Amino acid sequence: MGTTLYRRVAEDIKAAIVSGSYQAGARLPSESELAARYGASRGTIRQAFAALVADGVISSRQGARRVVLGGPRLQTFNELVSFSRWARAIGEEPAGRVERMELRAANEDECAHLEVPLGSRVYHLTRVRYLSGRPVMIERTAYREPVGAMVAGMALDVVSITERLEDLGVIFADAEHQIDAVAATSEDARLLEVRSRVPLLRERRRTADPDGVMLEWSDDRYLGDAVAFTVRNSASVKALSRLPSQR
Amino acid sequence: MGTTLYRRVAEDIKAAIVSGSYQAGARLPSESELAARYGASRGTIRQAFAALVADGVISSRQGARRVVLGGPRLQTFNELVSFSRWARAIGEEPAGRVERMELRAANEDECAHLEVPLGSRVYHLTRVRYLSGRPVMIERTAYREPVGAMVAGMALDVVSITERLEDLGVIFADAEHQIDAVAATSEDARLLEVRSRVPLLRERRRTADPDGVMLEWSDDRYLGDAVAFTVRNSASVKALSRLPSQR
DNA sequence: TAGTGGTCTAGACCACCGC
DNA sequence: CGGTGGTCTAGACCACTAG
Repeated sequence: MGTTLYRRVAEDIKAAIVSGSYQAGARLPSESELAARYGASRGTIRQAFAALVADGVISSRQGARRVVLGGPRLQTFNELVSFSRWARAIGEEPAGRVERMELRAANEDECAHLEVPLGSRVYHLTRVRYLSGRPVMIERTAYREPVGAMVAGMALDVVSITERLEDLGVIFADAEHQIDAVAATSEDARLLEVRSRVPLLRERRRTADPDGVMLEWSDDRYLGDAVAFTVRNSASVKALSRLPSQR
Repeated sequence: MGTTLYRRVAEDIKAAIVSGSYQAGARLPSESELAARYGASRGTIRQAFAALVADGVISSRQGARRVVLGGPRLQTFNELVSFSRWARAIGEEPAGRVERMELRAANEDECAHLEVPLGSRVYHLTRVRYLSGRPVMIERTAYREPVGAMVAGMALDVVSITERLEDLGVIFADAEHQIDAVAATSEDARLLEVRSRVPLLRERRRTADPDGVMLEWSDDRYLGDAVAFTVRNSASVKALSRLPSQR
């Protein structure tokens, strides 16, 4: 088999949901029925269902058939970490203009978030990102070494730094996003070509590799009327938290 | 056993992480070692690890020991759906003041989100929520029948509607949150006691029962400097999406 | 190359749901 | 009550990591 069996089962079910064969609220086939249909054991079918539950596509309760949840419009992890990949996925043309680029000592905040010693040097980048020619976001990103050195070696006009890093063997595996609302500073307003104090959606993100080593720490500010985030969660998937702001 | 074995294993590991026995980046014991320690089969231990991966506490890759990720600051699903429960969990005193309360025909937006026919009646509630006496959020919630009728029957000064509904047998199982930034309208500003056009963090939330039936649709607006949301995700947990705003 | 996690099987018993 | 999902076992083989 080219891929694994349980992934194939999960993909089949997801495809059937997207195609409309199972509407929201519909009850899915039982484990034993699918096991017979695929010639697989019950455990393999359960693994497929578990993947769909984790993605928020279906819900599951003891004794009752599994049920299709509302509109699944999920993105892959890669689309979430890379602005460029996301833009292309929604049919827009991504672009970036470098505003500032520097190798300097990390400030206290950056050291804490990147989990590096005080005084470490980090590579810092400020870019304005565009969707089909319109400025929608400012990213201010600090890269930890040795990733910073790779970024420094890239041409200034590279559109997707994330994709280039992946080509170089850097693996982004886990991210923590903190989302709140702020008023545009005068610099924000100038870069986004809007008035000062306009509401911006701020996403502060830490991305780690599979060993939990922090790779980047970014402060991204989106125009409030350009972008929204959606989160799915349930009793079994605890991905979201609400925090009192401590600033 | 009072609870299930795999949950106990998962709780033990999580407790060891929280207590500092395993720092961020530390490598956890192998499956076979834990299986021997608990007298359990390998499958049970894997189930425990899978729960921790779903919660974003650890990461897992073939061939290598599992690794502890950065600080786990997760909330239960219930704390996320109920403002009151969340407030108490962070040591603040929750309160609510009802601004408006009405039973009326749902508008187009509400029908779409609650998945009820056009013209259905919904119960609509506007409340200002306080943390230790300070106004921090406005909630504008539409409840679908028959939940609406239960809400209508409650005393006006009930602090936690969600908890009262749970007492009445309503199960909140799955939620979809859409998060963006907006400027305070004049009504928003009056209710939150701030100036007009101040940046607010808006959370629009649909909550469903275990069968996927929508129960409530809410537009919650937080003071930008009072609250933030955090999301954890990874290649295996796809809970977050970024959307172009369509308004 | 030895150890580890990823996948899969073929059973078993129980708790819960819906008819 | 029968069907269903939740839990658990005891094996097996493979792909990958790390020393």
